[in-house]
Amino acid sequence: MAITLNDVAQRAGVSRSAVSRTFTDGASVSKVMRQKVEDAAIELGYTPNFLARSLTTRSTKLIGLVSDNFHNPIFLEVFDQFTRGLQDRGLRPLLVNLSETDQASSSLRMLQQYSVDGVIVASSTLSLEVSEAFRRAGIPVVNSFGRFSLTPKVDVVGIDDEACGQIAAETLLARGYKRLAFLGGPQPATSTQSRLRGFLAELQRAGGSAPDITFAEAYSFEAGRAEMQRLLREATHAEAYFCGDDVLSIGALSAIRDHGLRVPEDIGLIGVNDMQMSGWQNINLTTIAQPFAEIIQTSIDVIVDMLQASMQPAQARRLPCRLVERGTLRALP
Amino acid sequence: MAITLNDVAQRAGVSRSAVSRTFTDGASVSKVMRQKVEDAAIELGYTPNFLARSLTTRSTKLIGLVSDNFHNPIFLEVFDQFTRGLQDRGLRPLLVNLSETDQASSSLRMLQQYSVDGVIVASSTLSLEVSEAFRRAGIPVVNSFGRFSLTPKVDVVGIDDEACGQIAAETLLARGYKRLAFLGGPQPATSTQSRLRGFLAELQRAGGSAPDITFAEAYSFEAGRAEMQRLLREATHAEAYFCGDDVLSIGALSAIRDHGLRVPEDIGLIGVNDMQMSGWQNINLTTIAQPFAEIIQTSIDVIVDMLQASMQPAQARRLPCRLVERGTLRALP
DNA sequence: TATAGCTTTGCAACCGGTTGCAAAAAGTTA
DNA sequence: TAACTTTTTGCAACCGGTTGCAAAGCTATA
Repeated sequence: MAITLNDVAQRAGVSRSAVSRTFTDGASVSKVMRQKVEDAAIELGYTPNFLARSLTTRSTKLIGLVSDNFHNPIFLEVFDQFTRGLQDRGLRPLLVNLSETDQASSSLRMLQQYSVDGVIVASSTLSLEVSEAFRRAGIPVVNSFGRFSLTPKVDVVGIDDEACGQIAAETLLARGYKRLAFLGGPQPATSTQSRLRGFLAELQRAGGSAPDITFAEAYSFEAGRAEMQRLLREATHAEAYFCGDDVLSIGALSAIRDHGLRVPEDIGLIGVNDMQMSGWQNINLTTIAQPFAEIIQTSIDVIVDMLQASMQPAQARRLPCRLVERGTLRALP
Repeated sequence: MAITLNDVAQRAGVSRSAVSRTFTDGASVSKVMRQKVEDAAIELGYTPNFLARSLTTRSTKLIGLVSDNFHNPIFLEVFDQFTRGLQDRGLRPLLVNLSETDQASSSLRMLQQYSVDGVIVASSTLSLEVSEAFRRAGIPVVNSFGRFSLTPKVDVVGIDDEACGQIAAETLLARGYKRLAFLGGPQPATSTQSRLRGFLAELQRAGGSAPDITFAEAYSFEAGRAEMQRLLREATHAEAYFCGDDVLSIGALSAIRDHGLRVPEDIGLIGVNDMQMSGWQNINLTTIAQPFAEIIQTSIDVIVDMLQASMQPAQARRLPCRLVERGTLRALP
């Protein structure tokens, strides 16, 4: 049975309040009192019960970390950074796996039952509705990797998907590629649509010709490979592809090589994300990096601010992407 | 402000106990009473506070999920399965990232403060001391992916590393490879040592010649690549390598190809883990699969059992590995 | 030394629940 | 209908803490 406040109070011969105050910073305790209590606490091996405390303080330091993205390897890095960032601020991530579709609403209830102080929804594919439900319930929430909006209903931190598409177009055009194509992620995903929009806008602005447009079934190796195989079976393929993300690109890359074509000599490829693997020498993918660290850091900052202040109007933040040059596009002329 | 038991009791015109009983299964409540309470609860949107409840029931359903492995892509699959498995049993994973070395002891305190019901230490590299500390503190703990021992101090669920080395040796010998080598993970890791032992034992038994033995710096692509590059610069390389794990193998693979050699024609390669990526067609690694799903399922079963029963003697469980044939070893003669 | 002002301390109520116990209500049996 | 069971209900104490309030203890000032 665990040691409680009472045990310590008794041992030290002081009141329960005194013990409580010793472990609450900012409370008024004299030197000698603190000494007595700390001695007794150490002697008994006492640690305050955070959950009992939360009952009156109304703060559990628990943050729901909700995601549905347990297959894209970049998310391991994402979890790594989130957990560290939260830990550094004394917050604790309660992990929720929303891969199975039905659990979206029950997860709200569950996180309410655990009185989480806030929720981070880390996903670019999860419906906005999920985040909104938390906000409606009065729980501070931020949607990391969510889509930008001028009139957001919840706080969002993500990249500028249109700018991302624009960078891709600029990059390909600058390297003299003429016949371009867009190989997007799942068509319904809003990120895909925004990237496409930015891509098309820049092509038009620069006077490039209209690209071929297709979509893979998912953000996965197999989907990228399958879609590229399909494309290669067609009469003529494009000169360069802007792919929805890195995993997709790597799938496409494998299809191209299997088909006996060379990258970047025969076909150019540019992805999005800059996951660790993209830098491996046997892949060496040219890609547009998402500022993961900044997105995560900002998300945590936003949540922490919300914990202190009362609810503010939602805000959407866009962080800039940047080109990472590797070996799947030919060099600048 | 959230709705409490009191609000519901008042609204329904019944006692607090009545409300509590309606939401506690196994408690005695009449049909009409239950109806009244449930109506009021729904009307007000009440959800019981799990943490307040835990104060008297002494069960939080919180499970500490402790790991230091946030870089090896297989661990995303591991987290996926753990979170789902725990969720399915009504348990909640409190994620702890132990990558930074200093936090090992403070994490025990923290998980105590949150009164977790149990802890899963998911790591093959974390010191046994970490798990033992939990057990000493009276917290049910299981070390997933830990090393087998005949006299374990904590419950362990993992693979049979020696058998794994044995399978590797059998597989290579059966395919007629003569000059074999062991390219292990970090030398101090106990898993590496056990696999090596099993590998050597089987070679000896079968009358094979002694292999070259080297170790990579880490279980990472770069480390595998660097070590293989070093080996290839030497006068003669081996005919086939048993690598510490798949990431390492993929690194080695890239070094071999860059060196102008072909796999499996010039050099054979076999890994351990069977991570998703190993099945990608551009990698297509022959490897020894760890039974992830079973290890995770068993770990959860073990923890769940421990929650019910009082503390039992620790037990170490070994689950069998199996060969997954792909394209980095030549075919059987 | 008396008085005012500040700090420290303990009491008791409270946070949102659960639960043993005894009284009340309902159901059985004769 | 009375006596006896069984079920349902509310009371009050408790889980492990926090905190407003007033009394007690100090220190400083006149």
